[in-house]
Amino acid sequence: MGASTAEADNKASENPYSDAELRDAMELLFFSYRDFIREPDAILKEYKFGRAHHRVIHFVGRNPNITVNHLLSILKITKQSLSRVLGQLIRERFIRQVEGLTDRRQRLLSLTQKGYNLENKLSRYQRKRIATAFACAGPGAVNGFYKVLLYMMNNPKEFKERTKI
Amino acid sequence: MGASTAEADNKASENPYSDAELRDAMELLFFSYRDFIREPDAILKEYKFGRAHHRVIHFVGRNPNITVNHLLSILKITKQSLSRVLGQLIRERFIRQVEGLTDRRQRLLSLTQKGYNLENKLSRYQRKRIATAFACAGPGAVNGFYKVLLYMMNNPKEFKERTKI
DNA sequence: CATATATGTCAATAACACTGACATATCTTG
DNA sequence: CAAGATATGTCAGTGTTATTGACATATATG
Repeated sequence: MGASTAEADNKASENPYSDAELRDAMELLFFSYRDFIREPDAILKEYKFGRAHHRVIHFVGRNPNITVNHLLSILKITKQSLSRVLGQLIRERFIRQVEGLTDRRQRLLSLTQKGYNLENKLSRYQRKRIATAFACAGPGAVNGFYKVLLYMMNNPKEFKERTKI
Repeated sequence: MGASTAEADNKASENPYSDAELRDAMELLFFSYRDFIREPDAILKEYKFGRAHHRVIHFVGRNPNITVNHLLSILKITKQSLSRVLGQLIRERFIRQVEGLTDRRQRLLSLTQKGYNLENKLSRYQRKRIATAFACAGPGAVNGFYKVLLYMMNNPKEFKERTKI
């Protein structure tokens, strides 16, 4: 056996992609994601925030008046984890809460102007990075990028219909 | 201003992709990466390991006899951070160290059979996920996926030439 | 009214990362 | 060979993000 161990469950006759090729793709995801989050992480440090704050700011920014529950379902973390991060962002006035109109138990979350400014600052490098990659790779490649990553999601509708709260 | 704040530095005339589209891509990366790491994370928990252990096992598996320094440069973490994780993996015999042949200061890292088995188990779901996504998306899309993610890296050669230690 | 839901909070724990300092062995170079 | 650089390891302290479990409050719904 030896080297064959790692390739144990992929027979070339059944699958067009070898395990080595699939591991290539795994690495590419790791490398690109690692580089993708470097710049915002550095900015967040100045605010004594972390990546979790960025994620909250992003999704609240894109879904104004999002409920806490919906935010939890997107991030897939526990409410205790969210609580600390969200609490900080609210206390420091990056995010505001308003009582739900139809359901007064809800605390609808939105970015303040200060929050929008930070979101813009944080995502600037990432948008630039993606814009450059898209421009270099060309429209066909962008299409393939979307297609593959969508198929990689457990529930692609979560992306496609994510604005429908 | 108001809504325009978030779109402040992207004039459609200069760039074919709007900020909203670029933020879509950001989210897609987040969602696909989030789902991509779920299954191995669950397996790792049984071993009382974390994602960091997986990363080490993966890169040692793909680069037999890798040096500690090279591993650090791939992961871009501090040696103190690596130390804890690597120490556990060596103590529990998932990874073995051998003295460098030409440079006896080096501790060359390789997976043991036990390590290979765990790597295989951990990556099975991820390989399956990628294989399925590739098959559904088609070869052209796979090409685009590679192209865009490579352009997103700070140093694409790190991926292309990563086997050359 | 009873129950479910939305949110919040307290406490303990763990994984993962950091900085800074220092130690040892070995290689390289003047 | 002596001096400095390099490869690795380790100790101590700190911080962020996440977990589980338990419990509390307000509101909605049947």
